[in-house]
Amino acid sequence: MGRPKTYDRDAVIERAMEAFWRFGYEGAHLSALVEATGLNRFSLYKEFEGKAGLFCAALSMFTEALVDEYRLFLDKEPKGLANIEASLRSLEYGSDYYGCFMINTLTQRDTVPQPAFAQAQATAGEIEALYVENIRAAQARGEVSGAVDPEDMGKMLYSLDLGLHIKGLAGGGEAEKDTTITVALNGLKAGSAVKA
Amino acid sequence: MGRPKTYDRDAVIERAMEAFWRFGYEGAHLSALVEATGLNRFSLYKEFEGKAGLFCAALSMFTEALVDEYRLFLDKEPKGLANIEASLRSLEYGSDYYGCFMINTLTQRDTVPQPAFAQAQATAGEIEALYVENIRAAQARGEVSGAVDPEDMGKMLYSLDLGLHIKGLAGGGEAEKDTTITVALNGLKAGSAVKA
DNA sequence: AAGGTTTCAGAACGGTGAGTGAGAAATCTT
DNA sequence: AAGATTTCTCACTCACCGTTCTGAAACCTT
Repeated sequence: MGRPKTYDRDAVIERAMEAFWRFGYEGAHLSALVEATGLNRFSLYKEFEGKAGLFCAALSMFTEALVDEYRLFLDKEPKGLANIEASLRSLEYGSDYYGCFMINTLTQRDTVPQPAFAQAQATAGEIEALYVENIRAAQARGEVSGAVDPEDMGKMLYSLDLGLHIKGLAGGGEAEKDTTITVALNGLKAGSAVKA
Repeated sequence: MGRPKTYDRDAVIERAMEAFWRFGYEGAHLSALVEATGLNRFSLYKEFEGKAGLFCAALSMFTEALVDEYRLFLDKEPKGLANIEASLRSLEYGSDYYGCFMINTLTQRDTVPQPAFAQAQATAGEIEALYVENIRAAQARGEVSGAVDPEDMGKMLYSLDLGLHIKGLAGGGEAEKDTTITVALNGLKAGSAVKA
């Protein structure tokens, strides 16, 4: 079987993810990746076929974890506005001092490997769909006005979610996030009240 | 006076801005900047003191234009919800196929020159303040519920604004933006109706 | 027209980028 | 224990990074 690997693939990807997350694709130099992962260049190429491959692996790990986290809240039965509120409130902006890795990837359209960009887009679509599902359920249960296309309302809320991540970078604190969410959801609930 | 410059400073900055916008700070290589601006390396260093200085100049030009554009809508009298709606609807996501330069800068916290990052933060704060002002006026005129802190509501709407820019990257089209804005503003108006 | 000054064009600089190669080290098989 | 196989270490390639330098060119002053 030959000499055994001295590294744990997932741990390597996780460290690489941190570096790419923080410095971006071009900004994360190979020397930094080697140091961060503890992986030698040879094995890095054998395992990931270079920097681009490592980035894709890192993004995949991130997006899978991200979707899982969203599903934790948004797949919960019964679906409805409470799920969305819980999901929004669970966001910890302190943990993305360097932004959200998915969003960062989207903003690096032409420097990041193309498959990675496509995956970031796909992930955003996936999460958005979870929002829409819950709005649809919320409408069915009369939590929000039925006058609005659930697709549109879900997209609006996901836009807000994305915006909150940027606001974190722009200097907004944790408290700000809470009031923002409250204001947004109160609007929706009020809209429903009017309708009813 | 010596040999006259063959370049227009503002035009150079604008071309550089496009390159930085699209490729990011690390991704915009000096050779690309030289080619894009048409400026020779010597003059580039004389005029901007290197890549970092050029980036800062580019971001300054961008943020000034950005704030001006927001002011065009949000400083209009009488202030109120209509200003915000007009401002939001004016956003052209087609024009930021590579995102918003300010937002992109925020997501490059550790690769971009520090003064540039600080300026991006400051600009976001400035625009947010414009939102808040208009919400305050809207409340005074009874357009939205007075029960909510205008600060909070303004911040919420600006978060939405930021989020729309990311959604543009994630694949959302122009039509999507319109419905998103409609949904969000209807929520606010409905909230006010309930209160009244 | 000559001298001074500034920009221009492009080569040169040290450093480092991503990617590769060659031999030593560590395990498995037999 | 010896051979086969795989990873590890680390020096190496080559191209290009941001930056600087050099001399020619273009303007002003006098």
